[in-house]
Amino acid sequence: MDVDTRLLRYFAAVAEEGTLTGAAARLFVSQPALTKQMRRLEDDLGVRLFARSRSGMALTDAGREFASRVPALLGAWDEAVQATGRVARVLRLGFLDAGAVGAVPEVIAEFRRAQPKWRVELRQFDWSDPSAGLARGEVDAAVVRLPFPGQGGFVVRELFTEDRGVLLPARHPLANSETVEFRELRNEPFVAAGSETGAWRDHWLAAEERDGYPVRVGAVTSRPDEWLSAVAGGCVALAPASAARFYSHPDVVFRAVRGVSPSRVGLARSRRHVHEAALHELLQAMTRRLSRS
Amino acid sequence: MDVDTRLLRYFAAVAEEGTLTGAAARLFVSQPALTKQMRRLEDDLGVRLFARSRSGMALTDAGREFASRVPALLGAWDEAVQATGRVARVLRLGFLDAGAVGAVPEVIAEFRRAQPKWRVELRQFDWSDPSAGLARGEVDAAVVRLPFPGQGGFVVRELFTEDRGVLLPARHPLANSETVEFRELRNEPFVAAGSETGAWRDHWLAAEERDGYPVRVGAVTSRPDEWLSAVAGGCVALAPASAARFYSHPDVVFRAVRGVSPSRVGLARSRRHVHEAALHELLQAMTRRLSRS
DNA sequence: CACGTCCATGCCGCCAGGTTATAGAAGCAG
DNA sequence: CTGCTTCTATAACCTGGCGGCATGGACGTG
Repeated sequence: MDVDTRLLRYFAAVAEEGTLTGAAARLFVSQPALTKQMRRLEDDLGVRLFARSRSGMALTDAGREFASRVPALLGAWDEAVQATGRVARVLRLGFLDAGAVGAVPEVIAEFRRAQPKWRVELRQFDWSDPSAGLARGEVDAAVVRLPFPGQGGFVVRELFTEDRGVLLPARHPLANSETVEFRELRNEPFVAAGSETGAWRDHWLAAEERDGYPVRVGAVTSRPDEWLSAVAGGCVALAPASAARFYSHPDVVFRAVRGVSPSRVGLARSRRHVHEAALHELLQAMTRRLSRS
Repeated sequence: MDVDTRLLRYFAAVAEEGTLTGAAARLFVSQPALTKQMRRLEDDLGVRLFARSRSGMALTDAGREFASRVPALLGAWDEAVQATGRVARVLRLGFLDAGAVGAVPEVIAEFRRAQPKWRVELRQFDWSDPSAGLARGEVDAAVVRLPFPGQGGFVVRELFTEDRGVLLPARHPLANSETVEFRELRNEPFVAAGSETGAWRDHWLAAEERDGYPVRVGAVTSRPDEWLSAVAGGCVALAPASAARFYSHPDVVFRAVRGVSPSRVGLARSRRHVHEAALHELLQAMTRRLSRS
């Protein structure tokens, strides 16, 4: 009988939540997907795990037994991944955009000098996961934009802040000004991240700075190229200052904005002490690099 | 990071075997499939697990670390499945053909009387797995035809024997005789099981009774309906006497055969003592039923 | 009686994982 | 040196599983 960890995570969520609908929302999948998965799990085991009712999914005795073992299974898997990485001396580092990592190659080079036996493996993630792979255990640490959903579950060290500006279509009237007031942008259609990113999405729509003015969402994207295209197509989007250096598009311009808080960049890692020494050294390398620039 | 148990089993096989080609043969999958899977595993972990060379795949240090943990992971998973079945009082029973199970409903009914709290879940398997799901952990016990590949890994109790006869096309010359000598069949094209079933396939081709005459394989099938069609199409196939009762086809006849050993039917279960009491009772029910008929 | 809130089902599109065929590299025998 | 063998890697293709959307059905509630 084959099963994968995703199915176990699904099951754990449904068991805790008590409803498919609720678990689906938490896992960012559709409710029918969970219906099917839970049924498949029951079929494979040959055991009814849930008692269905209009009010939700209640665990049966067998379901409780199974549920009591799932965390250990997932934990052991995670443990195995960590241990393997430790032996291989590989540090998986997630990031969302080049700007957040700052001078990536220099930081890595600095780190290599301090920890010649370790290797850093960089992984870029799109905006469907603001934790840059940390939430799914795909990386050991991640350079993230704060705040991000689920942040409380991790150890976060703030690295630096960076002003936020705006990307505008080149022929937009405001493109002529050197600096834009945020309130001038409030009625523009914004490019937003997927709704599964919650507070993170709101932060990049500057929900806090709107004084109650409703958001107009002009497009939803999760990748830089789509993002730029959407702006070229007439939307606007807040962006960190570094975006002006790392991304460019002929029909898109970057302008400073007054009236929005800066973007905070941090290094996040799991609460469990994984790769302690190496991570410490990485942090050192980053801060040394920052203090120099 | 999501992974499934199949991938872990693949990895374990490659690690033990030392070559993809060898492991592929053992797992009955193609070698390119393993190439891709092992690479994916390495990519997901961000770690080189194997040192490749023309002579095979050697584990790296990290690979050894990972390999040392895989058996425990698979074991814990198996354990969880068992425990859940124990609480739910479900006994998963595999079988290949109705004849082997004998009078299924009666045995089940008898079992229910003795163990009213337990439920038997029957699962039929095709001939691609002569262990009827036991090898893959899909069932707790299985009614099998002996001998079957991998039999040594299980506890097997022989239940009864049954004469083997032959299925012939209705218009085959030998169909006129009441009884056929096996040597008259030696040059006929036989229907065979897939080559992955090894000795089991040979047994149903009566390899031992051929005195060295080579086998002519006329068709390869893994399911009863294809099997009958192949016979209707001009092949012949050995079959247990009960097949005459449970399977029928207008253009196929069953005839007794002299000169082949009978088929032995047994109950097989895992070496680890799972569902001890219930299995004991099931065995009782079967033997009671057998002694009565 | 209409509405909200669950879970279940049907249909569709996509991708992971499998297969076969073939290429490439390297040892080994003659 | 050449041809044979034995590995792994790559390419092209096919299929089934999984997820998404839309909808249905059951049932409690205002």
